[in-house]
Amino acid sequence: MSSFDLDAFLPYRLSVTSNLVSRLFARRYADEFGLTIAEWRVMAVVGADGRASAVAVRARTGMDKAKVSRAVAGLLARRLVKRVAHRGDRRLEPLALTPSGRATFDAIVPRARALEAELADGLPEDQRAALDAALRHIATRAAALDAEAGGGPD
Amino acid sequence: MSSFDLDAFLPYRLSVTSNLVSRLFARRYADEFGLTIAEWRVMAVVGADGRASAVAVRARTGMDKAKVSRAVAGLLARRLVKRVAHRGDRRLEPLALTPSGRATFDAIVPRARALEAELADGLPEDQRAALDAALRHIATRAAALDAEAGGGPD
DNA sequence: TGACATTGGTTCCATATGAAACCAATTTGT
DNA sequence: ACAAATTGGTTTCATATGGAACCAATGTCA
Repeated sequence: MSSFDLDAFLPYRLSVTSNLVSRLFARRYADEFGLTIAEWRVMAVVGADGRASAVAVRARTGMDKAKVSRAVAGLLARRLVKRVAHRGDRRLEPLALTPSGRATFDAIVPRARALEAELADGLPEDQRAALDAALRHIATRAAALDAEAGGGPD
Repeated sequence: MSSFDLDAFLPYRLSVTSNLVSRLFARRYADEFGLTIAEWRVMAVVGADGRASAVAVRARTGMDKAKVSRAVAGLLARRLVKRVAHRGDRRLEPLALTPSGRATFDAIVPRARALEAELADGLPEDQRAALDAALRHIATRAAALDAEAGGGPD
């Protein structure tokens, strides 16, 4: 009976928590704005950076190529985002928010912040800070370990 | 330019980190033991509790019915797990590890712990503790908020 | 200036996923 | 005791996913 406490196992805690939070946000985004999580992520990067190519989105969110491509297609179809030509390198197809996309973005941000605040409600500030730092630390370590083992460039 | 810092947004940090960690573990489990994450989770619950029904697995892991059912089918096929009759309520089909399953479980546990340690390597102990507490807190809040809004019982 | 390797993106395909339909064993209400 | 509601699990079906093949535009280097 090699005792093993699943509840205390970090990867498990992480996954359970992340899934719960993702589901919660997915529902909200879908209900209130008709966006999938992937679409919102793309908008978030483009909105935050002002302009971003699919590569930038990929780098910041860890989403794979196909997923980004599909999310972008959806946003283009609804004209929340538009392509802006990149003179110099025609492979790059930088994206920018359309006015309508900007309006949606501006509407979502406060809602997202509010929901985030609700989640952290009651969490001591120092713990909140520690959480963020720890998540970054772990993400960095995981990326390193993954690259080290088979995890090729793509 | 309603500034919005995606990197500091908790749900995003959580998801990115969780995905990286999941990928890492998925690769390990697959490479070394031929198990999917879902299968390992089932084994973990059954192994930790000594005996568990699909309902128990669901409750502890948050996996949905179908996923549990499929993972169990896979484990049964490879005889890592067996059903034990539950006299009294024949709907319940409690599971237990077979000797071979127990051996696999005993082999995985130390590997999982080692990988977990590698992830936390360099993380100050108090931050590590805060991380765990904060994740629990957030998971509880998220579950509450989700149930509150549409998120029915199933 | 050509091959040849890279890089940004899209599409294809086989697999994974989860909501809902479904079946069987219990429980509840009358 | 029996119909109706519930609960544990499996299966179906439509959709999501991600790895790999693919196309186009650059970059590289002899």
